[in-house]
Amino acid sequence: MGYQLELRHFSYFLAVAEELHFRKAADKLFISQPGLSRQIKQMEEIIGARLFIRDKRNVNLTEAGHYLRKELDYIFNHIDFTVRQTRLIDKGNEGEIRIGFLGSAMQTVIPQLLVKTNADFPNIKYSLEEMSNHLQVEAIEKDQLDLGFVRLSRVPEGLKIKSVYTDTFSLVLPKNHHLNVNTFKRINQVSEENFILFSSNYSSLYYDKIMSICEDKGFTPTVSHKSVHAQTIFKLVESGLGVAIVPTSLQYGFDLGVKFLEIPKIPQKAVLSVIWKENNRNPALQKIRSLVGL
Amino acid sequence: MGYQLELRHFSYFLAVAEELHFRKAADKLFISQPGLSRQIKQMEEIIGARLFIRDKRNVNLTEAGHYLRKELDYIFNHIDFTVRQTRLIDKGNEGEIRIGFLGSAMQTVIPQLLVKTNADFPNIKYSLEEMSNHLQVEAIEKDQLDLGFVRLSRVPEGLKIKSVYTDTFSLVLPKNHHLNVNTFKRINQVSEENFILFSSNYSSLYYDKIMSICEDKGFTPTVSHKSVHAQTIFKLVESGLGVAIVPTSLQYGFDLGVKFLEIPKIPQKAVLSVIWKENNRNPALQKIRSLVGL
DNA sequence: CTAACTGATAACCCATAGTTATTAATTATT
DNA sequence: AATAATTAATAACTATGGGTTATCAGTTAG
Repeated sequence: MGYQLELRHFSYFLAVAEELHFRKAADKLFISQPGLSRQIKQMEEIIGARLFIRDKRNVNLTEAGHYLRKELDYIFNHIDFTVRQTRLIDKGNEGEIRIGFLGSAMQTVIPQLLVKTNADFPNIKYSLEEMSNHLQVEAIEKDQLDLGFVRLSRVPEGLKIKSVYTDTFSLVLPKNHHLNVNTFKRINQVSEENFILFSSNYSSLYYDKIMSICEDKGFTPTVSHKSVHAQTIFKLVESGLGVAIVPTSLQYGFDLGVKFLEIPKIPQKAVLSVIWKENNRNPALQKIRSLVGL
Repeated sequence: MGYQLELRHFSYFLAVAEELHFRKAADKLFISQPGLSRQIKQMEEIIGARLFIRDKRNVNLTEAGHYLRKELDYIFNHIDFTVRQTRLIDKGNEGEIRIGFLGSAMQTVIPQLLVKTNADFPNIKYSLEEMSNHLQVEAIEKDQLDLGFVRLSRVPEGLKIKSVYTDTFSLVLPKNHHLNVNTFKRINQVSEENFILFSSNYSSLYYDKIMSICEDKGFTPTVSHKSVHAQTIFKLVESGLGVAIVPTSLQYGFDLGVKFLEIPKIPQKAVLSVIWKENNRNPALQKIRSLVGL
């Protein structure tokens, strides 16, 4: 009474189920026959089901025993695999890297990163989630994320940052707007338009840069709408509700009725950086560090 | 050296993984802290992987530990179920099917399913539990559930989904409300009312659909109350605190002072789907698969 | 009707899970 | 700065129960 099932019971059971012979099974397990008999009996009591029919000379599985045998085969395999996998993860050969990113990173660096690391470590899995700068920093600090792709100039103590991609800014206009590649020379040609921008709490560095681009040219933009989704911004521009300024690489990957005009002769660049925790303990991350240059 | 992993190790590991505190975990297991420490250490040696990071004051799971925990949760559930199932088979029953469902499924498909399968397999037992979409998905992944009745458009890798019932939406009003079957023509007749809806974390697909119904007709509803229970929602409507939009079939099975008015001329439908695990090993489920059309 | 099998019982033994007592180290409190 | 209160790990001891040997009670050959 009050006993617990253990894996020992299961392997003894499988040995008997295989041999259908207590002494032979005991030999195979390198234990004595009475010990085996007692463990099987105990197992039947714990489960509350007869597993073998002993008709005085032969041993056979009951219906319940047949079912149990099939399941235990599966369970043992699953446990074996899990243990091996656990060891592999510990050694850093396999595992998962959790990545957060701003939408614009999806057009450029993330696919490159995945292709590159996948060649050398095909068994490393990735989980990808689009989130704001701020949430990424928080998630990395809480160890919910391994890498973040952000637009920030500084990060809190304990985190590291490294720029990975430098982009220009482009003006986004409705297809039918009068300005085009040839006539667009300076940003203050649109100083009277309404502006649609990414929310400042999605990426304040981006927001500040847009402001400085305009202020350098002597005007303060009227911001009529803000959004956290590039697609939304493009839709609003397409609908004629205003113009937008976004990193140039966002022009790929969307199929919308807007046109991109790179803004000439401005010093501001959209810098995308990767951030991570200094003492990150994810073994999978350690493996790809050198490849990514962290 | 030469030790074997036992289920004991696994349950001790799960307790520590849960508490992240050796003494508290030991208390929960009704054993002493040193005994627990030693078993965990032994377990780490057998597996050949560090499972916890002990930095002198805090205990945390390693990456490998996280993985192992998730798998052991599944393995324990599977063993528990297998043992219960073995006992049932021994007693001459065919087995048990565990079903999770959203409240609204109880009005339509679940009773039908039970009647249908009970005719052919009178010895199959059912356990039924009302739970949210999200919890059902989790429970199926962990092998705590065989079938789930949900309102979802997608399910994670490894699960299957099939729609089983398509319902219209109805407006729920207090009995004394001025609108009736004849005067109610368009949903924006109630655009100024407060809305009482199912919580979005109970069923986000439902929530989004209600929103789109309203937005299609040009208004954003003011949501004054949210609940996970249909009965609560009806009570609040009856009390004059607002109106609700729910799947039409919910009007059966409750006896409350509200009236249902089917919303005319909208494309949105309330789709109820059944979900299950691709490689579910419950033999009772295999028996009824053809009957249910999985 | 022995002889050779089978698995189940009984009584003993000893490996090891679990115990108590203590240590080493860190953090909180005064 | 000193003390108290934490934490997990070590060390040495205890005792549960898994494994042992010896034996029994049936069953089937020869």
